[in-house]
Amino acid sequence: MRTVTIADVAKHAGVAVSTVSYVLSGKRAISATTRQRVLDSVRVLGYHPNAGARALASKRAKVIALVLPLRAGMNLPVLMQFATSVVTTARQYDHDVLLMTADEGADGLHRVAASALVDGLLLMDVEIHDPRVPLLRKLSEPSVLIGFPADPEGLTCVDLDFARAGALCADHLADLGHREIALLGAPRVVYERGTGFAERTMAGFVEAAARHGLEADARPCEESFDEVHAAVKLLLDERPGLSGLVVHNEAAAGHVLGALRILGRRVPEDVSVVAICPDDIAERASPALTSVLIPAEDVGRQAVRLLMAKLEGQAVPESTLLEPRLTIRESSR
Amino acid sequence: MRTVTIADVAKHAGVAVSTVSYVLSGKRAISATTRQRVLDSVRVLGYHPNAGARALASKRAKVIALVLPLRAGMNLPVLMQFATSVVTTARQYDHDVLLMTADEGADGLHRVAASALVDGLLLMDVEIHDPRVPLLRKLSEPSVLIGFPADPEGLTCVDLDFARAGALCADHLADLGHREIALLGAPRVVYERGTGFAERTMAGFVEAAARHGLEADARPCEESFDEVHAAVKLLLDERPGLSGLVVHNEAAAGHVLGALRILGRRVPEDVSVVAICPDDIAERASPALTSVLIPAEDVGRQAVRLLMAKLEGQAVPESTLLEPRLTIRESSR
DNA sequence: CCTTCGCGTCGAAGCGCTTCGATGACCTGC
DNA sequence: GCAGGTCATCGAAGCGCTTCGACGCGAAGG
Repeated sequence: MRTVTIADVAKHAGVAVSTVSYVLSGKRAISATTRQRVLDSVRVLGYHPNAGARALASKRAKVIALVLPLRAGMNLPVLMQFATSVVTTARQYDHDVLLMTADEGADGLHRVAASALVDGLLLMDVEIHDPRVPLLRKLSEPSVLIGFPADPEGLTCVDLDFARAGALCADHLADLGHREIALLGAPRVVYERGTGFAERTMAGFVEAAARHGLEADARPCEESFDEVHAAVKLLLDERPGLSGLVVHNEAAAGHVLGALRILGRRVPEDVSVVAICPDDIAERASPALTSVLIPAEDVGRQAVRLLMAKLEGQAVPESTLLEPRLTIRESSR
Repeated sequence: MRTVTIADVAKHAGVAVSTVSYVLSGKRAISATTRQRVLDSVRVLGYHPNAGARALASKRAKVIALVLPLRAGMNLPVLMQFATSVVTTARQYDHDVLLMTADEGADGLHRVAASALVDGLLLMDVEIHDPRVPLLRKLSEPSVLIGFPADPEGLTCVDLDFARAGALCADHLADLGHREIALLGAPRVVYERGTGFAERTMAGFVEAAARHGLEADARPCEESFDEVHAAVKLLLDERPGLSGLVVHNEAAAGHVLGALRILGRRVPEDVSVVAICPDDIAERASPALTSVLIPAEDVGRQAVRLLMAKLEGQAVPESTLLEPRLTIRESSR
């Protein structure tokens, strides 16, 4: 069974090849009757345009690259949600998604862009001093970044407003009347890498706490149970009056609750806990965690939309910050 | 800056276009001097072959589709490890990876295959009665499945040998002298979907336990802390003599330890726990979990290799089962 | 010495599609 | 009744690459 080409469709419908093309692309007016005849032939023959030929002739591959980080300290569920949302949204724009890992580096990006394999790029987990950023600036293919490099000038960046997220947590605890609070963040390595979002959360938290006149403290946090336990214990020893805890570390969130339980602190009676994490993690914990959600889906959708707009040649804002949303559950009062 | 084509390279090197092509593909003998001249020109001009043109002319896109499930009960870290390994391995074979979600269904597979966007397909999390399997049989593009449908005849399937994994856990506990053991599995919904691997683990576990003459019990397990706690408590109440527990549920593994702690059972003094999960989860727990690792990386690598072999027209085994490996840590004795 | 062979190279024919300019057919308005 | 304009359609020229057959040339064989 030879594969069906546009010529087969044209013959079957009794029209020119170009007519079929115009019916399918809608780039020229075609009479209703002809259109219908062509469409019927397409269906009958089971025609699917050849992607390579289309890309070659139109200079549009209808594929975007999605570059995911795959390193320590990453938040998998968020990453998957994000990827899913990117794929789904891209499909709505009739595009497919080429998956790349960050360790292909700038060369990899250059390769897929220069070979016209993809029309645009979506990079996740951009660092403050990201070596790929200079390349992106140079590339003729449009790109959208998730996260912010040091200088977002001339780029298009999307992210959750982590500063607001940190602030929101502090606000919530302040509203509940807590006077001494602390934040447990990502593993140290994440800060050292300069990933930005972790620092911005801390900064937002600290600043909001200061605004409310609270005693606040923010520190990195590793992810093993024993290290979490030690960190929580240390914190509690150092700050006996502590009654509010923010956890910005999805892997550690469950362990924090376990540690508090062991240390004889009831949640929320003795300590209120707020997490910055996906909803499913928060709901699965006991007690269910009050949390600020990382809207991975929104970020993905928004990023694809921006990229599509750029592909159409539209101007888009350099920076898009998504509002965090606090969901109150059982772990805070 | 116009994009560099093969014609530019040919002109720069003073040879015919076809010669450049042959240098790059190695499909015909080219003298060392000419080859070097061409290669130099390629480098100087920064030439990258146009993917669409190449695909059109050679009928090879050098892209494979990776279809990931994105549903409840899935094991994210394993999935990511798997995806990473697929991308990395594919790159070694000079292929890229198109990411698809399972909810595009059979139509989506048909679309990417028929449009020659991809040369082959990799499907993860195949179910016992998977609606996509009939299509795969029909498709001229080769495919490799992760997991086993009811009838793997004529397909190529790869997976961890979950029955052996279950058995390995039972063997280990039997060797340690435990007489009453139980397995806590995936959430009920996973069994209802007929995903296969969960059932096979249980079957392997039960059978091995029987072989050792042990009292054994295997049941599904939800993922929230409270449900895990309840399940563990119920199990302990029903089976006071229980001293060995296998957890085949990555999200629940940590919660099981927490529940045992609350219920006053020491691990491993009172109860030995063995998990079937990725190493990082096992290591992060307290006490570190003895575990059977899901070799996501191996599975991914192996799957890509098989697919590449099929693309070359080589015959490959219908079924490839990967040996599970038990790592003894602190949670069993 | 002439034929035969193989090696290295070239030219040209597509691969299946999009797009541009051209061509009728038909309508409009003066 | 005819210039001027639309509208729908067609034909052909590429897009950048691979691949097939052909060709020239020096080496080997008779």
